[in-house]
Amino acid sequence: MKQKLTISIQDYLKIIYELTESGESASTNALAKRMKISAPSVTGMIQKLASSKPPLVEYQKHQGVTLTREGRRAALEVIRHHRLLEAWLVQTLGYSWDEVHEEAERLEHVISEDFEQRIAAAMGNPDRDPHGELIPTADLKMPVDESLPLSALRPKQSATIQRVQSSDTDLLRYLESLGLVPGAVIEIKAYSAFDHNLTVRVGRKSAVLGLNITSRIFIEKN
Amino acid sequence: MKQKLTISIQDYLKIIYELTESGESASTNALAKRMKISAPSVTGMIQKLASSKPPLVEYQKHQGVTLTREGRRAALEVIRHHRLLEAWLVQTLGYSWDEVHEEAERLEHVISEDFEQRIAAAMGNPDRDPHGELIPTADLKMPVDESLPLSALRPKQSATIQRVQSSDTDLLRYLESLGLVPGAVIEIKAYSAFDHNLTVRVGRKSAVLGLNITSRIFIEKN
DNA sequence: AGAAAAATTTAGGTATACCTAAATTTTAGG
DNA sequence: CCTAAAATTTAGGTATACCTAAATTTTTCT
Repeated sequence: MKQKLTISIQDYLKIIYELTESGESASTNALAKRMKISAPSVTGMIQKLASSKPPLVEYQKHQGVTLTREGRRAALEVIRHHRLLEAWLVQTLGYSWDEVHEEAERLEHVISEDFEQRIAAAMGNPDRDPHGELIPTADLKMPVDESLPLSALRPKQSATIQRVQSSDTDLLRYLESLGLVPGAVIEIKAYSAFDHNLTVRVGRKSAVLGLNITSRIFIEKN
Repeated sequence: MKQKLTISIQDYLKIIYELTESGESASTNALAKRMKISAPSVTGMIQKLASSKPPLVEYQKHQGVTLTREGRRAALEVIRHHRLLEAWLVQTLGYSWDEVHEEAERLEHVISEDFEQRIAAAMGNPDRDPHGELIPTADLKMPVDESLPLSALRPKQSATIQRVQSSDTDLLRYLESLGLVPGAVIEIKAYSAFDHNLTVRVGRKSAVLGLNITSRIFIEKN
């Protein structure tokens, strides 16, 4: 019979998806670090995921994991829940984009499909969450993302912010205070090759941003 | 240190409160039946609740349990979550009163205090859920309920329905179809001493209701 | 009162999902 | 290329919250 998707399993699948998506490999250590649990715990769980029927991940010892088709579907379901919830907390309860993550993190595992459909419909089936992240469709396809990291831009180039890949409250508040939110139009004023700092203009304000930030903001060139 | 209020513990406390409230004793068997788990599991858990610091229940072997002050506070917190959620699912997502229970049952354990406050405020701090059940206040006091079971009425008496104590989808749908919802004004047309059936008029319709139903509908006399 | 029935508890066991310590495998640097 | 460091896995253990079977206590009924 089918593996029960416990909250813990849902979390693993989601994180594996996110790591893979962002180009990193879903290694035991990467998962352990991201989930704040020990490496042996991760090994145990990925072995379980790999030997479940049907398998949710592809796994070869010492080589990390990739999601199977079933694993990916389950991951996208959780991610859809998470991102719809974030959008909805902002739109209907007045949460700000730095407050939604934690709440969505807990709710994502317990809402019904009916609830998912109701909030999606109530919002007119949005395609992005408050951070600009794409929301998987109801049939669990992830829309193609065309954005580039802000760190790829150089002086004189202009772009529009598409999404901000962070759940760090302080960073999000800082970015919001600068106007660096999805939809904002920016222009690169300077680049420092030594530390990869970018000077970015938004409206009348300018800010110098380190790679730590510029690699988490995704844009499309204008 | 304080006992962590796991989902399981929250469920026990809630059920103990509800059983006690409705006059039944919170015995091992009653809990087991209501929670659909085995009696030995209940014994194990109530022993744990009784010996936690501070104790959440008062317990003497073979005598069932009652909530301590701390246990009652925790129970009321869960019940407040549950009832606010039910109200809110109806008011903002178009759920009907027979659909809300299951969803609220899962959400009640994971919402933050912030979320609780936001939905309460958004609804103008309602004092009743969609079934007419009283919602514990933000400082965790349960308002006093003055209602009587419908089963206590006799022919010629008239009353207003205050609350319907049920989460049974089919029953709730049936009652709604008859107009037997909170706020409805009813009049007793007949009583059968043999089976305790009551004939109840609501608007132009009349229905004959068994004790199973009349003991779960609570009214105030007009 | 005493025996049968019912309720409850004890004893012993399972699955999940963590943990640390130690062993092993892979990777990277001289 | 070979050894030290890093990554990963194995081994063995914990807490939570369930379970069944058997023992015990309480209640009920004649």
